[in-house]
Amino acid sequence: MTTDVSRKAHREPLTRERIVETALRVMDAEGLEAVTMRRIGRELGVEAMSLYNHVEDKESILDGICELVMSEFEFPDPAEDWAESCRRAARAWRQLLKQHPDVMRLFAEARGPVRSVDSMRPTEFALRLLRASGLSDRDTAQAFHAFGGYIQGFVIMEMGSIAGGTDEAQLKVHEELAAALPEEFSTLRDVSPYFAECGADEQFEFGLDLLIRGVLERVRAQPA
Amino acid sequence: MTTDVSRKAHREPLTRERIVETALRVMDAEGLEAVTMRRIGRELGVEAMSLYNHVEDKESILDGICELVMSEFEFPDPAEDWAESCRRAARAWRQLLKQHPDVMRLFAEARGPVRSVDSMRPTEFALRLLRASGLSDRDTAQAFHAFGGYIQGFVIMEMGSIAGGTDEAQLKVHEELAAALPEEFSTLRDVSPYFAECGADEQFEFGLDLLIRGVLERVRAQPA
DNA sequence: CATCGTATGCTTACATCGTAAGGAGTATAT
DNA sequence: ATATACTCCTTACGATGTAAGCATACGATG
Repeated sequence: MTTDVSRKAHREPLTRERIVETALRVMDAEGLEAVTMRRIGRELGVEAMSLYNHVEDKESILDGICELVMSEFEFPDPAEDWAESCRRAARAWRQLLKQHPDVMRLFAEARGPVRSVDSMRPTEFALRLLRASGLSDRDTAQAFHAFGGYIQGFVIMEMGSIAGGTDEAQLKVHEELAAALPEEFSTLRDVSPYFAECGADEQFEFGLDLLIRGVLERVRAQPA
Repeated sequence: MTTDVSRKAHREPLTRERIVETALRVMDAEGLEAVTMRRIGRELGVEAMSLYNHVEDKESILDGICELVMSEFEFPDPAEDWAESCRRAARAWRQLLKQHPDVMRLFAEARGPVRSVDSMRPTEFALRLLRASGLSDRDTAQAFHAFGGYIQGFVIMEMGSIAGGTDEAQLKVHEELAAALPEEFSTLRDVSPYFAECGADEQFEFGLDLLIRGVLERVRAQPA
């Protein structure tokens, strides 16, 4: 009987957690379309249908991926001044989204907000940080959406743009595009080079600074 | 022979344009998952495979949807002051995204940037507007990403959140959620009511104002 | 220890998807 | 009139999510 046991024992027992982790790993490595019940099963040495003993359906796995990613958020160390703390937090969030390039596609699908405790900790952290600026509770709620929206949207644009290739390659593409443009698009032609020239990091900081400055000014104008 | 002709003639000839329009209509009415080659065909009184005479593949149809939506952008009338013009443009863009609730999911998929002339007109418009604030060309490029990211990200959050139901229903959900929260989440508990209380419109304006104020301050600090 | 319910995994099967291959009919060019 | 090209249809294939049912192994109870 020991052999019977060992035949089973030499593989870890399946759990929802292991399934979700595996799915995330596959997604990061080969993209969302590679995340398939059969594929996840194969990765775990199991048939696709076996997953259903631990998971309601595929969507539940995708929900799990969202929770897992959220829970991976690394809380940045606080800085001396508020603006810098805020920047660090925003960078950490963008960093996380970029580490799992397809996760924004999951967020974009209508699935309800993530509810697990682990995945709410980053939210709590962000709210606490925003409120520490001196905003009222009400403005804190609104600022949360402003920063959250900005960061997520920025990452989407970042992924969606030319995305691949070196900076030089990008610049070339932009030059060609600008050259082929009708007169009608003179502004686009003027500005286009900077799309490539300004790295994504710099662009991110720019918008972030706009938001931060906006918050600081608002706090000055009407303290909580 | 007239009869033979008429048998065919009584339905519009298939074109890429009609296919894309139909696909968008289906998507708006029943969501992205309803957009199927067979379904689009049925809607046009045609078999699925017939579509391939006018369209490379399904992805090309989805690209077409993105272009079509972009080209639907309604340019707002200019206002007396720059901030208000900017607000109108941002509202128009958000409005458009909300009119086609699943289009952000398409944008979020890695597909390259939309290149058709019609769909670049809104970009040109936005750049022209931003530059009119007094920003340098370089800062204009960056501000474009800031505003674009914010608007798109905001709409995603807006869709993803509780989304359905009246304001009262939302408020109730938030109350229940807050009540069930561990101590650890005191800030979330404090702020949560305002997530529901502040309507999405008000929240959008808040973040928008942050960005606009940021831009104005930057222009004042370093004119182009 | 025997047994029996419960959990876990496997096999098979089905509807639906995107689309490859090729046939039939019509319109246009020669 | 004949050939060519285009449009649309039929059929078929592999992949997907998952329903249904069977086999096995484990843990609790007698």
